[in-house]
Amino acid sequence: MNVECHNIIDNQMSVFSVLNQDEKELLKRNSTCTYYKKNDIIYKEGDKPSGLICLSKGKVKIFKEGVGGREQIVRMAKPVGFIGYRALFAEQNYLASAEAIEDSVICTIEKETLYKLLSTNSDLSFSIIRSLASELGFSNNRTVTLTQKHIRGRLAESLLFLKDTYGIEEDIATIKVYLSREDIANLSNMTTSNAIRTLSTFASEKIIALDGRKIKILDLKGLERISELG
Amino acid sequence: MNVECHNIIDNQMSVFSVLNQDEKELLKRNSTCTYYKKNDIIYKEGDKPSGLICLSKGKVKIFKEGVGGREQIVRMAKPVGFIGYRALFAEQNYLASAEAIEDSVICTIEKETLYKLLSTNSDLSFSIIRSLASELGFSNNRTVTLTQKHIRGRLAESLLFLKDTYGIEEDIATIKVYLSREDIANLSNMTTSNAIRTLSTFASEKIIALDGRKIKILDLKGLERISELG
DNA sequence: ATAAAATTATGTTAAAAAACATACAAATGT
DNA sequence: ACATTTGTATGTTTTTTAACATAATTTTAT
Repeated sequence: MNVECHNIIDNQMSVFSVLNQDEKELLKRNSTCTYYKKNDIIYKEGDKPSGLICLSKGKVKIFKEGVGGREQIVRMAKPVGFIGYRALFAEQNYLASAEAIEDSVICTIEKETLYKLLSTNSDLSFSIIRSLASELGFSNNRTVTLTQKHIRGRLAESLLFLKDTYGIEEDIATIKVYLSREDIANLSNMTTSNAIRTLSTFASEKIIALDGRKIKILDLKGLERISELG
Repeated sequence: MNVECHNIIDNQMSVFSVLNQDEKELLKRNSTCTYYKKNDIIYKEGDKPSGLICLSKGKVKIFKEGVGGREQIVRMAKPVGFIGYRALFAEQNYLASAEAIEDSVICTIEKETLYKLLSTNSDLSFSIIRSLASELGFSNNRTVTLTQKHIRGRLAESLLFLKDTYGIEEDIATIKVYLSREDIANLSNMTTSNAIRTLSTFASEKIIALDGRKIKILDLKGLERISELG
């Protein structure tokens, strides 16, 4: 029995906080733990979900292959959170792929156990309804901003999104995730060249500071302004 | 008691098909019916949801105001379907607005009654989970196609989407919804000028035929090809 | 019935962003 | 230690699409 990922079930912020101790034990008995190295694929577009995947440690990007293989990141997962639950609950194959962007630990909860709990526990169902509804709102927002904002606005929004998702380091400025320029581009719907160029421009405007993959936000208000104006 | 919209609850395709007769009666007693004229606003971005809105008759567009007031249609609703349920279940204010594009009849189910049913009926919860998960998949797909496909690809996809959503007339070709060029543009993330121009191009290529707001699909395979290529 | 407004249509110009090219730096494998 | 690959950086060209302009047609209101 693998305790490495039981924090998923015990965590106060998790949707499983509505479960009682017996239910939590049942979940723990019917879940498995897997380790992934940075750049490992967790699942691919078209695969069939086998259970509910929870991210216990690490960071994961969820992305879709678009026109000409061009990648669009649709979500960034952090602990404690689910991965691939959309496909599972829609009873579809995955419509996106998941890749670890850091060494990660995931916990997979057996489908049957999950469904058993869902059928007896309306609070759990409601937690999942709330999660899906929130993410749908986020997705609709993204659709509009990625299509309507200009490059500077899109990049600024992505940086703010990364800061809100992963937080900042002790210096109260450096975004706590280290993405390649290509990933930043794929998150912001632009080419890698344009991501590099626009990051440089932001740096020359003293809005951010760059040190390799470290991005330090120097002027939060300025970044928010750029994001809002589009 | 308004029977005009009880088809929502009795319809076999509705998520309420999992309810028993008593539960259906409870819903009917706690729901109200409202009539809307074409172009009437049903709710606006920022409003607070008061209950679960179901479209019984008519057609409704769901749209967000983006950069500089530019409108993006995120969903097209048809009977029998829900409107604004995302915000209700996320316990948020509406993030989009709803407007009738035809004379419509809606049925609003009281929030308390709905929640009572949800707490006792896991099948209903599961139906809603499945609906939200499906729509989230659709939304993520849209994000990618609206950002990556070129104008022709986006317009072709929108026409196919409208055909799939509302079906076709008896002539087995005319899309069963009559939108302004502006609405088609707002659905496809382009300016009205470009929607008009590209529709004309499609017509000159004999892929579609135009007659006012009537759009007849002449070459479905061709349209699908344009949509897939982007 | 007629004016006003909204919608459709099409041509022209300007802006945005992709595509392309090249160079350099950093990481990785042998 | 060196070669190879991958990632970063920046300049130039081309494509796409928005913005603008104008006119014809249709719808709506009075």
